[in-house]
Amino acid sequence: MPENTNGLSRRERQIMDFLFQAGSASVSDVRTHIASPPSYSAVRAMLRTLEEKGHVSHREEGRAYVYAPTVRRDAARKSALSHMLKTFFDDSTENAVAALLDLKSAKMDAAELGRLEQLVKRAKREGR
Amino acid sequence: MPENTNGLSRRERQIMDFLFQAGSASVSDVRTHIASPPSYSAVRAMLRTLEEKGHVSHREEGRAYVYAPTVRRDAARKSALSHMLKTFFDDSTENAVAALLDLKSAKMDAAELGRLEQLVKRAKREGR
DNA sequence: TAGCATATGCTAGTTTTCTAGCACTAAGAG
DNA sequence: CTCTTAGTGCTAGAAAACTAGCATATGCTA
Repeated sequence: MPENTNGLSRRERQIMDFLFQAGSASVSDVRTHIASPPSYSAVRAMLRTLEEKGHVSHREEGRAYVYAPTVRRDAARKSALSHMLKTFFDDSTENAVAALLDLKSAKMDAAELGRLEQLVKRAKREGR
Repeated sequence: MPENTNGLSRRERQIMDFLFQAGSASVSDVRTHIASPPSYSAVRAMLRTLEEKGHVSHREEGRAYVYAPTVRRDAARKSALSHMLKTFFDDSTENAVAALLDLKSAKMDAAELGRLEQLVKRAKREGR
């Protein structure tokens, strides 16, 4: 049972998600962007523990700290994707892509769909 | 800032994920399938609070309780997908599909990729 | 210079999550 | 019938998560 579980609390997860989304952020960035934000102090404390656990690192920028995830985004992506695949799509890429298209198709233009088609074709060629 | 946040604790999230994966499960099912499982009692307690919060419901099956998510899987999928899209893929379906293909392409056969291609083509037709 | 705004470090406290354990019940085996 | 093996309900306590607030430093503005 490898399974990472990630070990993050609700709020920590929330903050990490925002950091992945934003790339990096200061305490107040975090605070102004997450839902029902806790106090400034609380956010600071959580970033501190996240740093202790090794999930983020900070650099000083001016007088403020700017935090960023230590894990590269594409690595985090992969593990998040494969977890999601397993949880909601019976590990089937096909199902996942179908849901993805369903979710967004209205907002996708022909050009994007065309690129998607190329993507699949390329995978086919390479998979040979 | 609507943002659902889901409000689940780490363990609750873990259990819910398994329930979505499995469809429904008894206490011991849950316990034998999740990583570093807590005690039987602990799992029961958490299922109970999940039920209080309205995330699962149970039915009796023989003498045991079998729990299932109250939200339909495809609804949960949608919200999980769109969250993931936003968090890791700049809200770009294209990026997500690319990562998905990258993650699994080695394990996908030509038939599956063919179906995927059809899927995209259909979206293109319909999106007109 | 004084005052304000915005940082951090630290600490103490509350609340929620997580856990174990006891009491009890029902079913099956011997 | 008695013992063992799952189950449940409930409760109390430990651990982790979450929060507020004070002390302090720095830059800006009047």
